Amino acid sequence: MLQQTRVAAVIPYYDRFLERYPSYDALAAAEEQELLGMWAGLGYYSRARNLQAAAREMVRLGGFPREYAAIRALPGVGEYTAAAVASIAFGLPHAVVDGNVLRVMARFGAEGGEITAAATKNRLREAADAFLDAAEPSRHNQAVMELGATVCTPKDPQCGRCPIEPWCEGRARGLARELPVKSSKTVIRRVERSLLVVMRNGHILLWQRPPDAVILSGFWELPEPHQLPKAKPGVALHRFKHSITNHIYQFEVFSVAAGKWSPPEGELWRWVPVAGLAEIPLSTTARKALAGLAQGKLFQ
DNA sequence: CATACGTGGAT
DNA sequence: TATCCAAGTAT
Repeated sequence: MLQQTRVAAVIPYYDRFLERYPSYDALAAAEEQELLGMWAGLGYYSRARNLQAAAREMVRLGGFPREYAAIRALPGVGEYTAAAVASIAFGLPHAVVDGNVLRVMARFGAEGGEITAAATKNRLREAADAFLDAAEPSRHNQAVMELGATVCTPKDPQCGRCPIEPWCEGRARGLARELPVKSSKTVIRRVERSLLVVMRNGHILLWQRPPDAVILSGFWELPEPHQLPKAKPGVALHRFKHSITNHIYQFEVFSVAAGKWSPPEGELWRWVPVAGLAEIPLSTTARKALAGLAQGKLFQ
């Protein structure tokens, strides 16, 4: 859950998740729709499927793997997570390299290469390995990450409060604030989109993203106009903004009268009772669109 | 190996 | 409002 996600955002999800799936047996047996529902809103949904796949692997293995290579081989576990689990759970001497560590080591060694370049990352990885206190890898790793999160912060680093400031090459050269060097920013695209709210007898028309969808597979969505060419958009209900990686979507939500046209047939389309919306994994866009209507006339 | 993947909080 | 980026991974 913590992969690219702030601790504060994770905590409520973590608590609910552990309550519902207290063991890897429970997680391994979970229904996919329920699992996605537990993860809905947290983002990076492949993590949920990978975590379940890992749980099923543990069922097969008969327990949690205790060696770095076996941990690293679990689905969704990369170098960072493998090192974090190996060091924190099992005391194995592997240095974690997350965003915090990259920044701390870049400043500590006055690394001037672009942070996204593989060669730079490799140098910083080596620096992190050399820096590791192999006698206490758990405390060391957490300490370096915490240093990055609280003192050696991206902007306005608090060098005066830093316990390793006397040995910091970036500080000595007055570069701490400029490091790490980041590459050119990615282009953000703005896109206008529409969502349709089609109601019939207390049910709302939704479609489900197919299993092979690149994004949000398995989640339920409101239809867009091109999916319902016969439908005539009616009242514009409201607008909201939603960003997904390098896109900023401006959504406008329209109500549509269910009338003489028919919605597409098939597994992917369903009339969902409004009262049952909580039981399926709704995409965040659908959730935002419907939340904006909650006080409106639609559901009264 | 550059890029896509989600979302929201901080600045 | 715009930008950054978070206890990264898979492809």
